[in-house]
Amino acid sequence: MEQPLYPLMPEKPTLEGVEHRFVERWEDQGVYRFDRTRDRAGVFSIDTPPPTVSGSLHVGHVFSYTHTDCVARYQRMTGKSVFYPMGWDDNGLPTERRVQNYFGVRCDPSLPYDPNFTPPAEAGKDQIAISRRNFVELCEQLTVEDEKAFEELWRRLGISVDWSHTYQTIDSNARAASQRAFLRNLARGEAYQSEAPTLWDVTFQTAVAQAELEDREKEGAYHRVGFKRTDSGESIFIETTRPEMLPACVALVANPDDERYQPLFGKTVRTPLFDVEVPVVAHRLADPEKGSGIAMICTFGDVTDVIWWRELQLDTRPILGWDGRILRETPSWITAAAGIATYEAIAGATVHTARERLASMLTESGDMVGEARKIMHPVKFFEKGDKPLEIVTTRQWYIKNGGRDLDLRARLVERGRELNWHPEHMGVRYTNWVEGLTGDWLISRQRFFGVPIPVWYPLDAEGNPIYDQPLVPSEDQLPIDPASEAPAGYTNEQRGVAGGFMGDPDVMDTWATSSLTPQIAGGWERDNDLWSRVFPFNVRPQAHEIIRTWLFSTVVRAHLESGVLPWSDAAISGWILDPDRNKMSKSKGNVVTPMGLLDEHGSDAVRYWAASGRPGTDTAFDVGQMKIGRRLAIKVLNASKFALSLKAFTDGAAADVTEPLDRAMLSQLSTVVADATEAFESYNYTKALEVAEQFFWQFCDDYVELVKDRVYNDANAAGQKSGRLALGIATETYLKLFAPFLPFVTDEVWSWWKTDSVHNSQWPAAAQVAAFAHGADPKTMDAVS
RNA sequence: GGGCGAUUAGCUCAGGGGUUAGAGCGCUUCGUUCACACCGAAGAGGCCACUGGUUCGAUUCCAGUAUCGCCCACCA
Repeated sequence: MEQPLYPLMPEKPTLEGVEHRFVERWEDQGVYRFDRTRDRAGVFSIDTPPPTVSGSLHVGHVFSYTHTDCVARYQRMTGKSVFYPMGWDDNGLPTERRVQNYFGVRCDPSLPYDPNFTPPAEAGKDQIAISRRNFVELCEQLTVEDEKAFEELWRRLGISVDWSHTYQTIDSNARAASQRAFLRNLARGEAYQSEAPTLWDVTFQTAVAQAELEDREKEGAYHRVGFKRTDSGESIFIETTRPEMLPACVALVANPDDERYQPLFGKTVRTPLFDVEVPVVAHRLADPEKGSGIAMICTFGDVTDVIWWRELQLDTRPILGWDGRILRETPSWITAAAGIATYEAIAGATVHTARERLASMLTESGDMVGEARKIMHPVKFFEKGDKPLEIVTTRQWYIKNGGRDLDLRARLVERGRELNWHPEHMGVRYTNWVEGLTGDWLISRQRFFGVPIPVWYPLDAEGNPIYDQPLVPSEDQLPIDPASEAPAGYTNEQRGVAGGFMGDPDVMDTWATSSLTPQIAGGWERDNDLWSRVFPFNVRPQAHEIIRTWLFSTVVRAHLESGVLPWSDAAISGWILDPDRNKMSKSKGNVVTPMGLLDEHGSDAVRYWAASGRPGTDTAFDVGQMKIGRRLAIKVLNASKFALSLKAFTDGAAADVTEPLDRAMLSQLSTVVADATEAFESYNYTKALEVAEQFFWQFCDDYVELVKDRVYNDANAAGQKSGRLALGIATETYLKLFAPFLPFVTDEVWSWWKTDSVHNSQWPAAAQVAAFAHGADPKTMDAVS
C-alpha cells in the first residue's frame, strides 16, 4: 500500500472552524506583517479609511473593506510588502453624541475636573453636567470598546491588515500630526483667522464648513410685505420667507436690468414696523423671476445676503444670537418708539416664534398683503443637524483650499486629474466640487472632543485677546492642550489675566485631522524612515459621498505640505442597497449584523458576495450570492482534495506536460491568469474573480472528468505523469487566483500540501503556466467539452 | 437649475460595431453511494427602456426622450 502523498489532507474536508483556525495562524506567523526593510518601490501602501467607531457595524463596512482587502492580498502575492494599517475615527461629533446618550452626560467646560467621577450604570433622564476632561475620558473609554468590536469583525472577515500599525484620530500621534500640520499651514500663511459671517448650527452651537452642508426641501411661505418709499410714501412689495429678519434689513435689492425697479436705485425706503431707512440697490444676483423681483437684504438671512452685503458694502445689523434666538438687547439702529416696542415683542424668541409673531403684526398693521403663500424650497442644514443653519458673525480659523484663490484652485483641480480614479467617472465629482467652492475651509469648531487648535493669544492691558499675534508652541511640544498648558514665557497663573494669555477655546474640525491619515499612519515627522517607504501612498479606498470632504481635504493637505498627491489611485466603493433598491440604512443594517452573516454563511462566502460589487457600483444585499460563494468554497475544498488524491504534484521529478489535453487546459489557464492579473492591476477585482471562477468550474466539470482515468491508470506512465503535473499546476494556480477572495478555504487547502501560507506565495505568472502548455490552443478545451 | 451614472432573461448582474446575446440564482426535467446533497447535468426563458441618426450591418457608437439613483447648486 502506497503512503498517502499528502497525509495532512482530511478524509472529509470541511469549512467548519476555518475562520478561527486561520485568524490565529496568520497572527502567529505574521503573515500580514509589513516588511519595513523594503524601499518605496517594493511597497504597496493603503490609506485605510478609519471607520467611525461610534457608528454601528453594518454590512456596508464588510462590503467595502473586502474590496480593499482583495487588492491588498493580490499586491502582497505579487511580492510587494503591503502597508495596510487600520485607523479608528473616534474624533468629533458622532462620538460626542454617542457618549452623551450612552452615559447620560453633557459637557460643561466651566466645570472643574472630577477625578472620581464615574458615570451612572444606566443613562438617566436628565443629563449630568461634567467637565471637559471627564467628558473626553468617557469618549476614550467608550471608543475603546467600539474599536474592539470592529477589530474582531475585521479579523474574522479576513481583512489582512497589519495590526501592529493602528491609530486613532484622537490619539497623541494623530493630535501631534494634526497640530503640526496646522502650525505649518499657519507659518506658511495657509491657515488664517477671520471674523466673518459663518454658517452656524444653533443646536450644536458650532460653525460648520461648506463640505458639511446639505440642502433639504422644506416648507416655507412667501410673505408679501410693503416697504414705503421715503420720498413718495409709495409701497414697494417684497416677498420673503423670513419676515423675522425684518429688523436686520439693510437694503432692498433688484436686478440692474429690471425696468420695474430701475427708478428706485439710489433712493431709500423705510422698513415696516421698525421704520428704519434702507437704500434700494442693484445687483446681478437679484432674480426678477423670484418673488416680486425685489428682495430685502438682511444680515444675515441666507448666503446670498452675505454676498450682497460683502459686494455692496452694506451695514451690518445682526439680530441672531449663537443660540438661534433673537438678540435680547434692542439694536441701536431701531430708534422709533413703535419699532422698539415691536422688537421687544420678539426679543429672546426663537426664529420660529419670532416669525409667527412678526407675520401677525405685519398683517395687523396692514403692511403684509394677503395670506402667506406656502412653497417648498431648499434649506441649508448641517448634515448631522436637524435645525436650519443660521448665519452669525464669528471669529474662525480657515485653511486655504482654493475657495478664494483661483491659482490654488486650478492646481487642486489638476491634482484631481493626476489621480487615477476607479471608476474613472468619479473624478468628475471632485472637479465639480473644487470648482464650486465658495470660500476657504473653515476648520475651527466650538466643540470639546477634538484636537485643540494649538495656539494661545496674548491679552492686552485691558484683558482683551490680541488675535493677530497668536502664540504658538514648538513642534517638539506637540500635542498640546492650550486649555491646560501655558505658552512659552508664561505661567498658568497668567491665564485669563490682563497682560497674560488665553488659549484658543476651539477644536479642529474632524476632517482637519482625518485629512492627514496618510501622515498619521505613515509616521510623518515621527518615523521618517517609515514615511520614506510608504508615502505617497498607492491607494485611498473610500466611499463616493465623501469625495468632497475626506478625499479633497487629504489632497489639499498633501499638496500644501508636500507638493504631491497623497496617493496615486483612489478606489471608490459603492453602496449596499436593500432588496428594494434603497440605500441600506443603518437601522436596516442592524437587522442583519455583519457578524451574524459571517456566522451563518462563512467569511469566504460573504467576501464572495462583496467581491461581486464592482468599484463604484451600488450593489444589492444578496444572501443568494453568499450561498453561491459558500458552494464555491466547498467545491474548492473537494476538487482540490480530489486532485491531490490523484497524486497531483508540482514539485516532483523533472517532468513535463506532454498530453495535448493537459496542454490545452494549461493554455486556457494561462489566459485566465493573464486576465485576472490585468483586472487586478486596474482594481477590477470583480473581473479577476469572475475569470477564475469560470475556469474553475469548467476545469472541474470537464478536465478532471476527462483526465481521471488516465491519471489513475499506471499503464501509460508518460500520460499519467503529464496529467498529475498538469493537475498540480492547475490546483496550485487556482488556489492562488482565489486566495484574495477566499482567504480561508484556499489557505486550508494549501496547508495540506505546502508549508507556508498561500497568502505569502507568489502570484502566478501567465508565462510560467504557458510554458507548460507549449503553445497549445486554449480553445481545444471548449471543443473537447 | 447644473453634472454623473444606470436601464440586457422572473431576480442579481456580465458583455460588447459582425454568425444562434451570456453567467448565477429561481423555474422545469433528469442523474448520482466510486472528490463534491452545502451535489451534478440538461432545458425553457430576451423587440438588450424608447425615438431618431451614423454604418453594408447597432443591443453595442452618436443625439434626443423617459424612468430610476447619486453628486452639486444662490434659502428672497
